[in-house]
Amino acid sequence: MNKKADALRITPRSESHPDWYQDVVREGQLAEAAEIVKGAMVIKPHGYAVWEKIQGELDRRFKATGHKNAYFPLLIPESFLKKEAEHVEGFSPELAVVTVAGGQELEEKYVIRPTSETVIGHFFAQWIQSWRDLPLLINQWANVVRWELRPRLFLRTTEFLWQEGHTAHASHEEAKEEVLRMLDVYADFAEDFMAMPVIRGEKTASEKFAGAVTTFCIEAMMQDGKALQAGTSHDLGQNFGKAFNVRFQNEQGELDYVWQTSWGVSTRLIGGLVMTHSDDNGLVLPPKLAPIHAVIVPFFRKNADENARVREAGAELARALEAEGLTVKFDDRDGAPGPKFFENERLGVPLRFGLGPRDLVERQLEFKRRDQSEKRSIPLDGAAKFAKEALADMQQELFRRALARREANTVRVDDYDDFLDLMKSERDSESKFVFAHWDGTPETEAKVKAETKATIRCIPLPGQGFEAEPGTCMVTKKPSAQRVIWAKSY
RNA sequence: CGGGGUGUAGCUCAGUUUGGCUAGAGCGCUUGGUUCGGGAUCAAGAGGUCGUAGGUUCAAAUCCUAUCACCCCGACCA
Repeated sequence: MNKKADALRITPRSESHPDWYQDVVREGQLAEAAEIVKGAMVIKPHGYAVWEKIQGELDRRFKATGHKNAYFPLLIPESFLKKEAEHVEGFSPELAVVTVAGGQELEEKYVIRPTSETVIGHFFAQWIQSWRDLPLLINQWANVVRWELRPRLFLRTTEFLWQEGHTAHASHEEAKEEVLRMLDVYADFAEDFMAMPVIRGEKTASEKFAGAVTTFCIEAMMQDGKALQAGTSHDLGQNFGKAFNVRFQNEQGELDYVWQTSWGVSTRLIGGLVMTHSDDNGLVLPPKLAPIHAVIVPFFRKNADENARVREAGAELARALEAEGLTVKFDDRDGAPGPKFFENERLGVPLRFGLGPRDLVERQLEFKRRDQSEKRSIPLDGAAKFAKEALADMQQELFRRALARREANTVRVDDYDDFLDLMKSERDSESKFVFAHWDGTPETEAKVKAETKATIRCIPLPGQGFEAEPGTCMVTKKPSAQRVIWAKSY
């Protein structure tokens, strides 16, 4: 390894997971810390392209389930936040507040939205009169600000991008269906597009959204075994309906408060993507979210005619790949192929083709998949079809590996001493999900958190291989209806 | 908010203890040549009000005072 390679080194994951993460994000050209504001980040073009892929697919799914996009104000009167007691209590510590505008001290301060339940409640109250106005199904793509004491790129930044769905329904039953429907949309998206297996579950009281009746979530395991909350869906009951007087007349002519939901995923997903698939060579992107599917690297020599033929063959291959629906980069910049290989690997480009004079003679080309270590030769004819199949295979393979890793790192524990030993003995790079019984009290949860830093990530929903079985709490030995997922988390 | 640290070239940093010539290195960048099948090489070159403000001094990146910002570790969180 020469000086250049040394300077561009990515810290091996086994050495330091946090350093590895930072290096992969930087070298993958996803984002960088905007050091002008604490905790702010610049999402760079390649990172934003991934976000656009995420947005595009989710937006399609939201619309397919009947939602419409809208946009609400960034600034919210402070009094709005205070209308829902639990909500304001939960968010107060992380609010950024505008006190001066137009050169004058404001009569009433504005908070920069940390989320939009309150401002949307205000408008829903104006838009909804009758049961015929329901359900009202709205989504907003927006930025929000939550002042963070300890930021990390994508995972926790002061300002982040997200979508927030907000719906109003005539019955609690219908609202609950919506909450689980959107949770399933998230789970399916995470597994099918991000190739990131998730566990759908319910949050405990201490982890639920401030102002919600119930919070559901999808939780994923990162490569260091820690949990990442990748999306949430809330049953808001009538809490905000009452706070903002969102009432409707039902079919019997009686006035009632609407039943609301809200649900969101954010740019945090990109952090999850990185920590699920990437390796010591940099970013690995699942094909369905890769802005570039394939890169073609030409091998040039001295002979100008020969180079012209290589260039032509490369362009032709690019056209063939594009005809199969792939996004292709023909990397014919000056310079040796080696640095191009490394750069494209770090960008997470799933497929790479190498093409030189030798290949043209033999009607073949060099092929390498980002998730495999060996390169191989394949016939030039039919390369585009081959590529398309390779992408589909890689998408599945990434999911399969991530799922296998999660299963290998999920353990059942019945005895609290065993739990303590496990949490103490694990190194930072090899944490685990622990499936264990809990007596259902916040006190027990708090005790475990204080002693081990592990929390209940969720109470898993049925149908995911974590079926309910009664038992006794690992800490207090009191009765427990089912096991829950314990883990350290981001 | 508590503890620790850092601000010098685009990046990573040396120089500060003990003040002293024109402020340095590696990488990156620009131009030209030879190269090109896994991080090439040679030559020439561009790039700095040393975080900011004030003070001490013949002289300040270096000493003093104030101030700002960011990073790391903890408590809070999508």
